[in-house]
Amino acid sequence: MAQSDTVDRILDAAEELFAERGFSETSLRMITSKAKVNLAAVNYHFGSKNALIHAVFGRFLTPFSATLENAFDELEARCKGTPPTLNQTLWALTESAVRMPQRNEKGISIFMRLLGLAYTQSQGHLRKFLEQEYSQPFSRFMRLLKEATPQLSAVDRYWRIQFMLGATAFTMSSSDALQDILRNKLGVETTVQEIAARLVPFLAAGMQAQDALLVPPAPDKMPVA
Amino acid sequence: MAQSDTVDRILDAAEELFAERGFSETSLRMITSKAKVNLAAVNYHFGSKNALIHAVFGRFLTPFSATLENAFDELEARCKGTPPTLNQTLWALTESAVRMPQRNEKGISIFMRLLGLAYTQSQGHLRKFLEQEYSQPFSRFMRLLKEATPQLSAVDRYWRIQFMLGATAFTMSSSDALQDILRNKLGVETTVQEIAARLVPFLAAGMQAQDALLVPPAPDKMPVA
DNA sequence: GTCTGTTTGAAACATACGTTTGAAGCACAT
DNA sequence: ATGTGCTTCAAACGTATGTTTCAAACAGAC
Repeated sequence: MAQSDTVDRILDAAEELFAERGFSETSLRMITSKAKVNLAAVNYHFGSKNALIHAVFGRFLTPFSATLENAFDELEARCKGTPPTLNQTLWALTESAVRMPQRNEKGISIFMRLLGLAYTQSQGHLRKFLEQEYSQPFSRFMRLLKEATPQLSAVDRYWRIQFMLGATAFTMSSSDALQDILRNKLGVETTVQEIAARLVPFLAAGMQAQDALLVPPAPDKMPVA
Repeated sequence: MAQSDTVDRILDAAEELFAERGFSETSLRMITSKAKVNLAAVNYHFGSKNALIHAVFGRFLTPFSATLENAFDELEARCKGTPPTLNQTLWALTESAVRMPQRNEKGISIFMRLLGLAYTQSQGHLRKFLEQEYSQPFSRFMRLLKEATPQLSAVDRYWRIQFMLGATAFTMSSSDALQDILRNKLGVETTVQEIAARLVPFLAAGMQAQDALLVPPAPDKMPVA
């Protein structure tokens, strides 16, 4: 055939294995044997393991960032001048993520975990790649957040964005395991959409919490309320 | 001498390198050369690399869990019957962490990052070790959380605890990188104490947010506020 | 069919890893 | 001083990694 499916098989296998085990802990041999292709195929088609990692992210992130830009366009058009609220902005983001065409039922969960790993594992090349490649939708989201929380100082906002990112990446990345626990302990079924529906109010409330104290209280005098 | 300092030199070096680079990405040769000891010393004193990892955690976590139990004891004594509030519980935790005797100025920051990595990197042996060794203070913290948020359904509380854990683990696990960014972009210096002081109100507010909708709104009708 | 450019295949490459070995070094009690 | 128990050391072991090589297989154009 004119263009084999080797490339996609590698990407599928790599995406899943990276999400399960992390980047350093996943070898090219695991990937190629799961994908049922020759070991050399990775270096032939992608050039290196790092380039493969970039390709895995690119395959999801490029269409996603287009979807996200559209969602932001529509949101800003609907608001005509007045900046969108925090809830609207967060919903635009999560809706875009959830509505992405998914390769399989675990699609979004896998990718959230990959994003979390990208920030967590000290893969300098990945951070650099993501920041260079997708700086535009990222900055736009940041701008919307800033306009939606004008009461926050830049430093407060910076940290709270990290908190939001952490809560989201961590939860989504382990949502399979968490859903299992929940099903066994409380007998409840949960979808990714429902998790998002619980997450957004949590994030919005945290984001809009009263200003933090700049310094923790004296150790011998913890606040009583 | 009766007992050399080789063991501590290894632990110091390992702790720092693990925090900087992760577990898989740190080799025994990096550790022993930073500690200026022979390569074989790790396997001689600890048995294996995994056992070394456990020892690094044990050196901090064992005294910490004692400190934490005391803090909880004192808190419950001070509250005489009525359950401690959410803020009190969270503060007891962070205060215990911050007040731990630190080997160097980066002590607590390094350790927070290690804890984050423990959850993030899929190191099965580490998770198992931590859960077995420190289940008591963990369950106690969970019980306090439950008593401090009686208004939440079990399912809501479950998810929001995951959100808190995620925000904390993620932020702390990348706190070095985040502090760097902040220093370069806004010229601000930050201590772990300050991060904790910002994190606690965020978590408390999120935890006590109004009940989430059980189902997200129809995709074509995002909420306007 | 024959040529041409691309893709696959099995094997090897060099390097790095965690671990093991066995001799040497050392402090200390006898 | 001599033996003893622990510790250090240089060197090697076996295995796994990312990458390279080069011949074979393949598809499409002429």
